[in-house]
Amino acid sequence: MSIIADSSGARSPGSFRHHDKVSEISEGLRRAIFEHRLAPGTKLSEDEVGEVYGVSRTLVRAALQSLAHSDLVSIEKNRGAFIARPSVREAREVFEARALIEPKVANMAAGRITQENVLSLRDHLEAEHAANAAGDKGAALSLSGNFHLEIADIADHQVYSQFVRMLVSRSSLVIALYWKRPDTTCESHSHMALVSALEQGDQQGAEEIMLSHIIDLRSGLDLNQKASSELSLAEALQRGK
Amino acid sequence: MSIIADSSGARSPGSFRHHDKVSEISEGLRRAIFEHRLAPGTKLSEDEVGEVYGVSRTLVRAALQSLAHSDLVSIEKNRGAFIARPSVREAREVFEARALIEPKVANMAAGRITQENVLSLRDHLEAEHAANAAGDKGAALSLSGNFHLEIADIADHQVYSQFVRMLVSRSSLVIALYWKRPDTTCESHSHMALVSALEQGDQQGAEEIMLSHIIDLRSGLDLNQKASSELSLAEALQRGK
DNA sequence: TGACCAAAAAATGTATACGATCTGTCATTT
DNA sequence: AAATGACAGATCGTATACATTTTTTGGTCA
Repeated sequence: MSIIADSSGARSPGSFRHHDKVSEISEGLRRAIFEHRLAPGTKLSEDEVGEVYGVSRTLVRAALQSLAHSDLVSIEKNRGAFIARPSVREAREVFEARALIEPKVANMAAGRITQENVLSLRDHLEAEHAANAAGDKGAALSLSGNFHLEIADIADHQVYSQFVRMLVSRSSLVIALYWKRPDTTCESHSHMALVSALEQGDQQGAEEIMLSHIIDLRSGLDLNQKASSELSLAEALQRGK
Repeated sequence: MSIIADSSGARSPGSFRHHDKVSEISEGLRRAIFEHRLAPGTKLSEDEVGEVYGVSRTLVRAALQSLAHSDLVSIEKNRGAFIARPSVREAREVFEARALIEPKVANMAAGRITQENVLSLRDHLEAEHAANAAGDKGAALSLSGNFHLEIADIADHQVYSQFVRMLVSRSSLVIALYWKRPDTTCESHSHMALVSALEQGDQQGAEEIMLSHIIDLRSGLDLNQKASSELSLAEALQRGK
């Protein structure tokens, strides 16, 4: 399962060092989910994951429980852990919550953004553009999500930051399941507009752009499927060992 | 430490059965925190907790990690788990988030509340009143928090419900640390007004009442303390073994 | 008496062992 | 041939054992 273990050589210099093994595992899995290298419903065997990271089941279990708490994986008693498969209803709820919280966060971010932050965001946009140009879907998705997290960090509000982190993570799963046009990349047009508003300190504008961006994202989903179970079955068969 | 193990005989009939030992532990601890039987900063030794619940450290550890993820306890590497001690900043953030989310939740709840729900809420109010009258501070606090959770459940929105649960839990710690007048009970006046608005399906009204209630709650806190560390020391000495 | 260092005690970090539960297969029965 | 039941393999749930780190203790020296 080399899908899970990311090469992890391509990090920004001086990047975060994981002194903690279990967060190393959970972050690795989280990244894999972000980049759609792990599909919803995939089974995460404790032994298997443990072998990949060279640790015992104890630590893997802790990491899985952590992810379960963010609803990224679901743990079924005596059956094991699986990448979560958000229901249509949960998908709706996630985007509804994002539409409430993230505009507020963007507003706050516009109020305290620094020039350094702007540069960082512009770098981010450039990376997004490059990933899209290169057709690297996984990287593009991951960057797109991280863009929202970066704004939350700029807002400098730990609680909102935590919420946004949870919502963006789950959105990644929702997109994997319900995105309408598999080829279409999430256009980063509104991201650019957002950075402009932020840079000018236009709180109201940033808030509005973020709201319409979230609504836009949501409109790219097909949440009218009747039986998620049908898809579930098909998916399950497709990926059956 | 009989403080932790609640008698748990006084549950409503047909109440929730914990098939899961670790959630039994974490819920027990959570309740103890809710009712201020466990003060912020208290150390939660794995052995000690395990002995109380008659399980090994493995399960205790899982429960503590679960609570840590909700920021109810903080785990320090190689030092152990402690009941969290929210900073002034976090206290502000928690109530800011509540002021954003809970009014929205109240609005939704007003839109789909049933007669059964209303009766349940009224029961709740009565219990609150009784606890206040009896001077049972712990029960009153716990009930007051659960009132908000019950409204979130009525709104029937899992994501918001989860957020409210986290915020209310943390609020309990914030109140333990920063409440201005230790004797004053959180008056349940606004709770009554809230139930009335909900019952009438007055979404706008419920939303507004909830917002002012949250603001009111926040105004009962003293968040101007300079050094939380000073209080920390005092508290530590007071409770020092 | 007070500060400092060493050794012991206690608590946590991690791995492993064993029992319980689930899943799938295969033989047996109708 | 289909269905049922039992057995085997795999996986998870929990406890325990050992390693590592922290904290305390106790004694020595200034």
